[in-house]
Amino acid sequence: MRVGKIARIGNRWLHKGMNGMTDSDGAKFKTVEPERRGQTSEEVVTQLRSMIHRGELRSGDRLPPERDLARLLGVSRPTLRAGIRSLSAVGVLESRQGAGTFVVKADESPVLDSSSLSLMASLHGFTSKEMFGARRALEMSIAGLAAEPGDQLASLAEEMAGMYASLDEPEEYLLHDMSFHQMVAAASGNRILTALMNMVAAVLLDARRKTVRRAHDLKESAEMHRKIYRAIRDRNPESARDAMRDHLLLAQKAQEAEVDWPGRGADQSQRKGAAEESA
Amino acid sequence: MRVGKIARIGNRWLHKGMNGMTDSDGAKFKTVEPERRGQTSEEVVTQLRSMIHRGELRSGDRLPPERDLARLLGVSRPTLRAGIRSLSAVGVLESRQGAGTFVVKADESPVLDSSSLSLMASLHGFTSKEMFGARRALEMSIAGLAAEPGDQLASLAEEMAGMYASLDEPEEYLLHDMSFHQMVAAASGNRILTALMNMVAAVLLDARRKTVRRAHDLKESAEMHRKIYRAIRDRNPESARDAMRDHLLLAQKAQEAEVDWPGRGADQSQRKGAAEESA
DNA sequence: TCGACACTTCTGGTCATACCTTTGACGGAT
DNA sequence: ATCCGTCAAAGGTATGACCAGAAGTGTCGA
Repeated sequence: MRVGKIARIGNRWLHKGMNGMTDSDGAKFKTVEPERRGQTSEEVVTQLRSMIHRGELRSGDRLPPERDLARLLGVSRPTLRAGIRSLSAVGVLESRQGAGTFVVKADESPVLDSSSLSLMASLHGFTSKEMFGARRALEMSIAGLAAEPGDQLASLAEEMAGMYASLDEPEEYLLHDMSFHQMVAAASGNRILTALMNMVAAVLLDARRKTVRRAHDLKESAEMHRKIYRAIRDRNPESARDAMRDHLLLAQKAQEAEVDWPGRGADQSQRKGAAEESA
Repeated sequence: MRVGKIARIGNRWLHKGMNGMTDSDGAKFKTVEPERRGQTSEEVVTQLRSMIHRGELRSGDRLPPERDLARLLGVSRPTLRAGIRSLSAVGVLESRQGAGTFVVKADESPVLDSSSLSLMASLHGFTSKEMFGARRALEMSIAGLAAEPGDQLASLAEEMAGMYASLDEPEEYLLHDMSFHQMVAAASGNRILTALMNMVAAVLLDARRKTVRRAHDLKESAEMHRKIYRAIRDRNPESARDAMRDHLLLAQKAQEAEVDWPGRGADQSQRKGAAEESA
């Protein structure tokens, strides 16, 4: 029936319209008192953060326009923008020019910004061993959880098929590879571990791209993934952990052999153009 | 006076001479290209991030004054400040009024901001089970690593003593408790896992405070810590993991019994004092 | 009547400028 | 030699204006 469709669309609009707060419910936003303990912009951050924790700001909500919100909070627009900027940097808010500022939507898997981890790696001189070690610890736990009774295996099997189908296309293989690990993480049922894994994996991703490009052992890699899949399918946590460990140890070995790690020389993050030195 | 885009771009180079900056500084910072389609402030972030990855900005370094740096990068001061703000929010830079802006120093254990995780918890409705599950996974791995041959046990033993000495002072016991886990993490030799653990633990800390306050089983808790310590001392990873798991499962049980989790009602992080009941 | 296009208006992004507050070092007074 | 006041430097905040992208609105033509 078209009732359903109309209702859904209407809901979206209603949602947007109602939560896009007009001046009428400005009572929600309390002006920051000139307590002046810390910096005013930090007080703005605290305000917004509290509103999120209290549930007054929900996923997908739109904040009032900056000019209005600044007036409501009793601060200037630059100060408000400083606060918004802070929360945007950690992935909680998102500003779009012309559209507004929104609380990041939550329907997708939560994402923790990995750039800070990447920067920490450079600043503290994190070793490849530590980075892979962290990933191994996370993914072994995840694999173990995924093997416990519960969820869907269909998407896992699907990615498996995709991997075998792209054994001669490293770039595409890598996509299925990543998806596979994402699916395992999703099957673990723990979104926090998933987010942390993504954080670490993102830092390692770029180097991995180079490794997989001239990889000759994709077959072997696919076999190991299948071993993981089977262990999960058979609900054998211990076996899943072992398989994941073996897989990641091999991946680490392959990567360390090819990449001149702890490379301070290259920007390891945010290299979007995957085809840079391939041509 | 309003002359449009071309004149504005020209302004960047034609304006005034670079007086006051040393040559070394001038060579380091390159102006951002105006042809970038992304946001200018993001370009600033990218610039600074690359300089850190390349090692041109090191831990503890001080950035040039905002007014000078803005000129060097060819952007306005507010735009530069937006970029600095982003990197400050993720814990990479730190600005002190009157002193300057510094790259965060690295001698101490790296810290990943936990406020984003805390906010994600509220936004996505993370359950207590997931949060504790993540911590358990992290700390079990850490305990296993710490039990492998290697490091110092002195500080661990020290914290053990402190715990037993403060069995009747919950607040102080908690401090030793936290220190103990930090020491175990340090002994694991993996600073990334340590940072991730701290992230999760920080979110759980506040609720834990309330739990430990009226705790009657501190003795039991201390015993479990000793079990962990012994396993690490005896270089028995499997035993260390088990002991850590048991300890955290008990802690979870105690905490879930007392705290009305997944409470959207309370601000779980950073409650320094003033924000809430200002009435 | 209906759809494509242009216009108006919001909204965030950037810029310039001015002033305040804090910091820290320099220099004079004790 | 020590202490303390002064002052320049540096970040923090405020104001106001304009730029650029997005969304909604209205008009015109098929």
